Amino acid sequence: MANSTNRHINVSSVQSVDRAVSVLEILARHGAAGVTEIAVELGVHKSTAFRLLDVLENRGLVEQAEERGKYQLGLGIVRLAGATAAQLDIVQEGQPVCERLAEELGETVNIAIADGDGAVNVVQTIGAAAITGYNWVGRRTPLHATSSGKVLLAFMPPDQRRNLLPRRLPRHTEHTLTSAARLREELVAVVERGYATCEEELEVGLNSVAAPVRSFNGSVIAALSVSGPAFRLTGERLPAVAARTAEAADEVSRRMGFG
Amino acid sequence: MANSTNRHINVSSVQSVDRAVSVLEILARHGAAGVTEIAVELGVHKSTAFRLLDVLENRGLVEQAEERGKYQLGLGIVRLAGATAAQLDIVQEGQPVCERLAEELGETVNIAIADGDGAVNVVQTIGAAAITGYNWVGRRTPLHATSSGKVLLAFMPPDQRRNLLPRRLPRHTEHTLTSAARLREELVAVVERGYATCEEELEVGLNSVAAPVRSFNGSVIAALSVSGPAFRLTGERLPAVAARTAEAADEVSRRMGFG
DNA sequence: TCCGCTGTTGCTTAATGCGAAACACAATGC
DNA sequence: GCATTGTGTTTCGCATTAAGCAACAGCGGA
Repeated sequence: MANSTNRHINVSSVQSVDRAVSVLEILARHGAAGVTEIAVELGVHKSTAFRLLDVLENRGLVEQAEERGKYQLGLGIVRLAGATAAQLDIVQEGQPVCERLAEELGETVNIAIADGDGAVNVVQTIGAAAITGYNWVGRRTPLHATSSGKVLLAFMPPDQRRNLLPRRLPRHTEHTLTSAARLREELVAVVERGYATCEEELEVGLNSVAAPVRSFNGSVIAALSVSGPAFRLTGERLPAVAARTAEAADEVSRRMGFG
Repeated sequence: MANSTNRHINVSSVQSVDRAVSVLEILARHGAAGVTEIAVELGVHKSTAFRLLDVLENRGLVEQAEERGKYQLGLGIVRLAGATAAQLDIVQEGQPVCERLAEELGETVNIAIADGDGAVNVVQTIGAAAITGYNWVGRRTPLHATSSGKVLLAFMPPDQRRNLLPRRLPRHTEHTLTSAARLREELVAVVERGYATCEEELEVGLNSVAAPVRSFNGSVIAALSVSGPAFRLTGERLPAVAARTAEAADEVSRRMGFG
């Protein structure tokens, strides 16, 4: 090793590459930086930093900014990320988390995404305690009468939400919120709390809780929900279950690159 | 050099890093790959490929897939891209292209993005021939009565578009398309041709052409438009101008990571 | 059980990538 | 005007480093 200071136990074998990645991270943090600046931060010689930047530039991961001698992250990174995002599927990332939660709670866990004026379940795992094994995957549910839907509505851009909510909302049970104004009030609370609940508003005897799943850019892309029979998933149990639901949703968000 | 075959003139100095980038690109192409597969494609020994993957994995740029022994691009890439995207501003990338086009055509060139039920101009350069130096930047324009707006509508997800188009559209001049049905027909043509036109539909005596700007993932994120007085930017000149407009828009798209 | 296939890990060697110093080019100060 | 100090860039010789080999370890299927 060149200099004495071997910071944190260096497990990685290929130092060159390791440093190159550091260069990328430095650029990500600083936005743009010069050779010398990077060399100092890496603790290596200018020439070393330069060579690294040179390779990264030739490969398009880094490019020179307007100002001569300033480097910044390049399009190559974006292109790579495009390929990553494709396989960074909510289904793939969410499935294992849902399974764990379903096992822990014994209830059914779903992940739903917004699709026009409805929500579509794209992941479902059925907990051990679930009586009926009804398959909700692919099923469209109304946004105003489900906990997932409320989450999606609550974190939606206002413009978009406005277009999705007619003044009177279709009734499904006698608990369904049918007034847009009334629903809007609840959505404010949903953002506040970080989760939504639904008590027999879609089907009699069916309760649920949902929390938002975020993408790497912070936008809410899905809702993770736990649902079960009202007699077991009682109103008073909901807050406690909501906490676990939110944790799971955060875990999926992390896997999607958020935070 | 290890083996005799030094493929293409290797300018890059740090081979390790160069190969590491190749690994990333291979993973981007294949989606997921094993050590051996990558080693073969790189033309190096298994152990070499493994060590490269090891570093990249430790730094989060690569992660192991479900199936043991399969590697894929990781969240680190997405995080880096997030930092890139921040500075990958449409304004920054679009400005120089617009300036060139404005100089070439002598007309005013704008880039607009969708914002709810309107379009907002975020870049503007005024051509030499432009009489009036009116500033449109930040100004909101109706989607149905501008060429930019038509482009944005035309390439928008159908659900979203439906919510933005009431049956009757506000009239601005006697050429304004006020029927949603009629507009929809035109939008089909816009997608077909790859550009939209607008002849005195917003203001009398003002014509324009617009083409879509795409982001790295292919989605249309903005519209680049050329506008000028009807007596100079005549209806018959529009197709020719449209071609140049589309080229410029493509150039911006490329800068945003598309293609 | 064996074989073939993975990915993983020491070890040895020389190729590689490193650091020092020299160079080129700009911008600043005197 | 020139010198000075700051960039980024290039060259070159030395020894660190990373490649290749080969043996090991898991796994799955024949």
